Amino acid sequence: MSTLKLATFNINGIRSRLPILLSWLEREAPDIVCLQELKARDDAFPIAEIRAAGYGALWQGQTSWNGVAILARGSDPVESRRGLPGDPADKQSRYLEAAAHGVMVGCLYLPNGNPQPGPKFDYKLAWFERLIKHAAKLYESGHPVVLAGDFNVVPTDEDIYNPRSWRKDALLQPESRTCYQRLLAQGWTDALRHRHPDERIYTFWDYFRQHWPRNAGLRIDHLLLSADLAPRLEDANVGRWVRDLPHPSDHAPAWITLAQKSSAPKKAARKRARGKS
DNA sequence: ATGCCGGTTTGAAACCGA
Repeated sequence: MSTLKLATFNINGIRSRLPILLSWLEREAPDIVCLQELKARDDAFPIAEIRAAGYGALWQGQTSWNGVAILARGSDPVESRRGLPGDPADKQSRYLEAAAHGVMVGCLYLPNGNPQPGPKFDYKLAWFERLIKHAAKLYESGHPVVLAGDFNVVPTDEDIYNPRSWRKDALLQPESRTCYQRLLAQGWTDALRHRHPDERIYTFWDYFRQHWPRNAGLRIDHLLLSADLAPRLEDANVGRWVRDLPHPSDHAPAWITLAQKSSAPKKAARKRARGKS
């Protein structure tokens, strides 16, 4: 394995989206997958089908809404955290963390926050504060970490087809964007934006108003890399073909590839080879 | 440009997402 492929996908219902999930896994074969919006209880997670596709999995389900999962190709992810710290009363399934293929992965589904203002927006900002606090610890740990998921934040006006009709939306509020920038200021690299600094990249297209055929999208699914991983970033993009399948999610998977960490013996061998020539 | 679509729920209308 020369590269490690990581992806995040808001599937909008894992049961009704199972055929699409399996097609995508078969064609793209990502090594690590973060899923959001399972919309299924723990006992309804299709673990048999996912195992049959060659993946181990961890999941945190919930009736009707939310729900996150981490999949690892050919291995079982090792759980390190279930739920964000900071609010024991918060029962929503929005954060799962695990180690797989030598990387620590935080899979998150940040609250949408609409309507705004209101209690839902307050919850979004409070959740974001908890994430910022926890992310700081992860970043400072020095481990190779990826924070991946549906952040429900359009970082800048370059990340939306046209901000005009979304100005009052929770995804574009200055408070939401400031939180995202504060997170990045810890040192994280926004992989898709880093790889494509001047391109319009979207990960979500509304089901109606012909948003997909018009490519009227939003970039709200992000993969953030720790200092250890950022130099290993090789490529990043969006699996737009998945949005074109019958009965798609309103999101498409966003993915990155990372160079495998070169081992010390190999490096020493190359040095020896250079010395001899 | 207002959930207009789509998923889910103790089984139809209502709530939710972005």
